[in-house]
Amino acid sequence: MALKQNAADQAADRIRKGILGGEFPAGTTLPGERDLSERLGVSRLTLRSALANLQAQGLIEKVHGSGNLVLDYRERGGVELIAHLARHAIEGGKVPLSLLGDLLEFRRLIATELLGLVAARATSEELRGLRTHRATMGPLLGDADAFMRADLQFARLLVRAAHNLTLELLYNTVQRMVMDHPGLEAAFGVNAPATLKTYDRVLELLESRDPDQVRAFARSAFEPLDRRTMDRLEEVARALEGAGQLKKTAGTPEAKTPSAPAEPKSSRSVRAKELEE
Amino acid sequence: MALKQNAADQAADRIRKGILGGEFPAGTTLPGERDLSERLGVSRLTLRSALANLQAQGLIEKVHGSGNLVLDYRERGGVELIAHLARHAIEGGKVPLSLLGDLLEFRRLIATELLGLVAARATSEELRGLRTHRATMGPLLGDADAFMRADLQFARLLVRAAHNLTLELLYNTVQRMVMDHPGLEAAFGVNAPATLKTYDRVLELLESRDPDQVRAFARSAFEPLDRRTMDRLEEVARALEGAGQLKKTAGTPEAKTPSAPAEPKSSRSVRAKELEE
DNA sequence: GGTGGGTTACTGGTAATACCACTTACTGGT
DNA sequence: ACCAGTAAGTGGTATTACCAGTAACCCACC
Repeated sequence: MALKQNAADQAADRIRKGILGGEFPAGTTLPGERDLSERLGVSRLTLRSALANLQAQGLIEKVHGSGNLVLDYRERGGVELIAHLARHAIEGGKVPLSLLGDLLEFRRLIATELLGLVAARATSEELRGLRTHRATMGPLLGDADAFMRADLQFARLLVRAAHNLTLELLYNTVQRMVMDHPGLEAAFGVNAPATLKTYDRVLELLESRDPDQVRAFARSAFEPLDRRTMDRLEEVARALEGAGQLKKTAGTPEAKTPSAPAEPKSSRSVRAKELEE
Repeated sequence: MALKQNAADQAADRIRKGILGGEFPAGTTLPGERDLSERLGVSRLTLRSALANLQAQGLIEKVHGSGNLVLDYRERGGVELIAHLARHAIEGGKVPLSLLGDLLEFRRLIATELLGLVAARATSEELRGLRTHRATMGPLLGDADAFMRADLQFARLLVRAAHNLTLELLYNTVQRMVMDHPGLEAAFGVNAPATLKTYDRVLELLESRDPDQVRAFARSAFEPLDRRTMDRLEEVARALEGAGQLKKTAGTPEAKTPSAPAEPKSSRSVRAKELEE
């Protein structure tokens, strides 16, 4: 989304909304391109560009001579769709807690395995590079923007040190999702002091070269952080609901049973601190 | 892109090859659309469709009024690129062992975490569904095609049972990569009897509801399987090399030993060599 | 001589139209 | 009842023209 939406992107957004919203059910075909382009007020050319976009995301399948078939996004949609799903929900006045929870969890799982790889095969130069970069992050605590950039760079170094190109490209995909959808920044925003503290411990464990231990720490350290983030988001959702302007999120209907029993509330002071930023 | 390549896809392929092959270095801009379309023998319209494709993959960035900027695919390319990288290498007469190794490893890591989630939160109905489906797979051992479909369905049930939409969509992305690039089937081909045996053990562990134990088994069981696959691929590569028709590809297959804190030569250089034409 | 602003010659973005290629369904024959 | 041929729908591509940004260049002005 961002701010520079050309006509094609806008058209794609509207159609995507129609698909995700049930106006164009999976299994059916979209209206003809000539018809649809007229409805959306764009040329057929622009419409086709939008459709190409949707096809790349696995929402539709173009069938020459037949029509544009609507697919079931749960069975065919690509990862990038998560960001769109979240955004459509937010624009619809909901805070998609379930979606954002899945996304945070996903990031956690990837990070865990990533660190395992790094512990196993990073070169000592790479570990030194991580330490060096970490040292430059302390003074940046005041500058939120600079810190964020440094944080991204740290993540980049980690991904490189895992020596797995697929993971590296997946990281690109995730980062792009966040960048393209400013609304997601909240969920992915970093708690700077806690982040640095965690990084220090991670670096120690990486240098011990024990993948199991690093993974264990990642599992124990990241989950509470994300839970705090979810608490924050939940408050936002409640506030919106309380204001009566907006509906509550439904999310996915399935029951969510986290592995660990949720600790009701974190301390107010910590959360308030996080909110400052 | 399988066999049904329309003009736009072909054009995209050629440009992508040019980018990945160094003809269009990152940081530069592609030739103008009017110029480029003429060179490729397609209309500017088709060319633009191809460029939109490349943009979606993070290979280029369109800048109105300036040009089509070539990006560094390692920093911006999406996951889907892995399949293209592999295909371009294969078409260039190489077996991209390193890339395929990364891809297999990636699948392994995802599967490991996935199973952890399933153990933690699958409903008993879902576990029963998995058992039921497993029971139907035995008789299919003779029919490779039917078995593959059943295997995909088993994976789908597992992904559903993890109750994480992001993971589900990622699974879609990976599956699509494999489907769209028939050359990858070899690497992802299943060893039917061994697969079923592993599934049985996995189901047992899932029913024990112990994520740690399931993950531990996944780590120990999947890696040898993938190593066998890599050995097979290596033989193919050697055979091709021996035939003198094709150029050599990557060297050390044991470079990827997760448990060893070895500090081997960076696999990056190996990859770079493969990518050259 | 240095600087500012505006012109100009690129770039990509969109539109309208016409025609090709493929699919489907209807229709007429057998 | 069946089959073949046809017609009308679909998406795919090409051509042409014009709109909209960008950047460099050049000239007037300070």
